[in-house]
Amino acid sequence: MPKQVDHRERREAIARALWRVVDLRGVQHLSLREIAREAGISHGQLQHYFASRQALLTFAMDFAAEQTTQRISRSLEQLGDPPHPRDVLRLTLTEMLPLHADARATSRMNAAYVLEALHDEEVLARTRDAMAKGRAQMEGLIRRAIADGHIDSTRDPATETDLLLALTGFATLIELRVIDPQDVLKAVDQHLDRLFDQ
Amino acid sequence: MPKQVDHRERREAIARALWRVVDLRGVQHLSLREIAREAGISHGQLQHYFASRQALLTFAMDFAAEQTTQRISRSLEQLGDPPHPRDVLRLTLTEMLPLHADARATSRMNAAYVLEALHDEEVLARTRDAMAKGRAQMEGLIRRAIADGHIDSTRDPATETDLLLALTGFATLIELRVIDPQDVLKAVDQHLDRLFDQ
DNA sequence: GGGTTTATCGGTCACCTGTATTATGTCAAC
DNA sequence: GTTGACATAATACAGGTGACCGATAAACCC
Repeated sequence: MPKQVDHRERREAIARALWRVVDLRGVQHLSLREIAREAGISHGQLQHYFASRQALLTFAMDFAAEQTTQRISRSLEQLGDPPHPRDVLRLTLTEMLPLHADARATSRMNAAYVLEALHDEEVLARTRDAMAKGRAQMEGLIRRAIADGHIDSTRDPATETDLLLALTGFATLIELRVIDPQDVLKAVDQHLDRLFDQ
Repeated sequence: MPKQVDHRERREAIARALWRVVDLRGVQHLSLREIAREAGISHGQLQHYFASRQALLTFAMDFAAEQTTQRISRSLEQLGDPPHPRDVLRLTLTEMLPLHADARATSRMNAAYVLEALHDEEVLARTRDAMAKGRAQMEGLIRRAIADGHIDSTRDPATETDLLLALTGFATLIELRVIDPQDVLKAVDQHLDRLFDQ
């Protein structure tokens, strides 16, 4: 064989190319040939690393989620120890919104994947599980904040979690430039202000 | 000529077929042939009524918006006169969420159109304008509610409008069955309860 | 060094896409 | 009864799609 190649690294590079295509050209133009062109490799080579289109999509999605988690984790380390739950929630929420290039690409990937999930049972199960897990974590965080007296004990943890997750609806509004980023942050902060006893 | 045909009616029937395809089979399978099959007409006949794919998409989208508006208007009439602003907001919000068949179809149409808008300047402008107009209406409603003493006067109308619109983020969570409809309604009511002086 | 494995490339396959063209009805008006 | 606008259908076209295959070369193993 030619010089051994780091498979994982190569697959990640291809996934990044996929993100760029989604980001720059749109999901509707997401084809293997277009991705290969963007990655600077041949169509055949791409197929060597991914057996099927679906395999590539799944990998790119998992990789995106992984990267987002890492981004959040890194930012969390810069917070106090232990970090204030309000800051954790704010960070998590803002990292899920398309407020900077990386987040925008993964946000768009996500939207595309959700549309795919609506008519593919397997993709649906995967996405659903991932989201449910994220939701459970957030609810746990809120329950702890209540126990620690950061949040009024009359609040219902489940409902508060749902309301926070619903704020990801800002993504569409930002993308369409209906609301600009600073107003979004203002609204998010407002919501968090009311959640935590000021 | 052959029996004169109601062009508008025919176009609406085709648009409805398009919704069904989006709803049942997914945006990725949205082709002229598939729509024609769903509408029970020939491919050629479809082309007789819509000069291009883009023309059909735009019409279907406008028609969907129109139908949603009508649905909201009809429900509004069943409210008191004048209706309480809280009820108006609740109705508007819940009609935008995929909580019943009609709303689900238009919601999915919308998601697809937004993805299209991200890389098509003209579609972006259309969508943006429509959303901005809707947002302005909602903000006007909130300002009036403040003036009428229904909402605390210390609230910022713009921020409150943004927070309400963000709740459309529930759409994705409902579709992926991460949160079930009754919990969504609970959360929406909770949010409205806090907006209006209890 | 021969056999095996890996990497890369290019081409082919069958299929689907939106658009364009043409043919054939259908029916009202002149 | 001929004309002409409209309705419907069938087909062709040029391009793009993902899956698949074979060739070639390079590096590893025994």
